[in-house]
Amino acid sequence: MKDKILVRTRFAPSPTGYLHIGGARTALFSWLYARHTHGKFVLRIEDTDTKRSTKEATKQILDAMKWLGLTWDEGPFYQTERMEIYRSYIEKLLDEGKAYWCECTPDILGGKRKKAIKEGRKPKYDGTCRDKGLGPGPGRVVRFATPKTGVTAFDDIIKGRITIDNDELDDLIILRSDGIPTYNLTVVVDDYTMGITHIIRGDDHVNNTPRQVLIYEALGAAPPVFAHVPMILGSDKARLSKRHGATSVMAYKDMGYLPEAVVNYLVRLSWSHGDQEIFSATELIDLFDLKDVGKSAAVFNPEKLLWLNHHYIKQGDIVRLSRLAIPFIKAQGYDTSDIAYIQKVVTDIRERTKTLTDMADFGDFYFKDIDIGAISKDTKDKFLNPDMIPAFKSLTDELDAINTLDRRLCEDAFRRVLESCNIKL
RNA sequence: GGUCCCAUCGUCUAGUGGUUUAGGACAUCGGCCUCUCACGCCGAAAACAGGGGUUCAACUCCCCUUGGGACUACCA
Repeated sequence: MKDKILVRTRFAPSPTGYLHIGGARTALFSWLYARHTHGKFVLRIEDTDTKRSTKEATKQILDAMKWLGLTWDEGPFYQTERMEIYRSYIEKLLDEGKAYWCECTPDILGGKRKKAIKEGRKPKYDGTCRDKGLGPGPGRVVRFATPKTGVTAFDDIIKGRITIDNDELDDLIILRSDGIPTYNLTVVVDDYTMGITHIIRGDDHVNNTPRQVLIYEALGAAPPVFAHVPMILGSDKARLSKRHGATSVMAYKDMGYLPEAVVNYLVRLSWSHGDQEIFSATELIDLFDLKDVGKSAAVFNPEKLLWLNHHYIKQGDIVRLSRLAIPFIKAQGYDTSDIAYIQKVVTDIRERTKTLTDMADFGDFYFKDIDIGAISKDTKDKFLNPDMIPAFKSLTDELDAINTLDRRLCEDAFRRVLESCNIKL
């Protein structure tokens, strides 16, 4: 047994919207790695963008995490409550000459940027204020003094070694003119002070990792281990977004998906364990390792998610499934007070329903005290057509017309409908 | 445009130089089961982006091309 340091991972969403499928997968990997190594999983809310962050979004993210079963050991910490800490580190950087005040306004910077692009040069900060020795003042920001030469590299567990020339990097702003520090500073200070050992995040962050490594160094801190997980794409290979369908984790809950299905689906995106497709949460904790995470992006495939959901509906515990199905059945306006009956129904139809919503759709055929008025017109026409009654009696091929339903269900429903119409068989 | 990253069936992936006629899963298409649908079972079709190397031997290693993605903010 080799010496083990305690692994500490984190998930650090920015509360500007609901928990996205991609974010959930990153959180899942981070959580799994912490659980696998018996480490700690920290939750941090990156709300320094005060204009776009909302309390509501924070709540939605937390709810989605809970629904998926991604329990955190520490936090949630809020960056807006840690301003003193960031300021002290910025102060330190300033004192040591590793950062400086800059008075360039967004306007002139924007102009220079446009001009640079037009002339085919890279649009980076030109260092106008770097050696001015400015102090604080209205409208001023603090920039990090990036080394002008040399290279910065880090070893990513997933991607391997990544190297970039320092002259590609510019002097990024670490403190905005409104006194609020920016992401690249807060993320480093937080991961450092929170003792994060493994930063597991989306690979859209690889590009600013070198800047962060430089900040770690300027702070005299050893950078943690990085693991950048590939993105999740839509069917057209573009970053997964609304136009590809539902991207909110909770939307899947609302559509009648089971959390274990969503977890099982997401974990198989860029990660695998031989030919195995079905994994329980405990199995995942046991088997998951960052070294088995692939390097390339994965396309989100709703059909496979649906298949997994169906799998868990067919396999699941009836009592739990029934409990989960009740809100959906109730939403369709049916009486759900008879739990035993609900359980019977769930047992009967689970093989042909892929979601909890599908289950509720069978309500017309299953729930007692059938209200003729509530039955869809289509169904009613079929069932109450006098010509259909003899056909029903003999249970012959006419029933094939209602081909998507189990004949047993039809008989059942027929009987109730006919009874309620006082038609004797 | 610049920088960084990626590249096996339609999709998720196995594969880490020879064991491969490239395996599994979803979807698709056949068949069986069956009073229908579904479930289940059996089977079919389906991929190493292209070109150079390295090597006795490349899906596996290197380079180029092509394609895709990310970043390029006083957003994270």
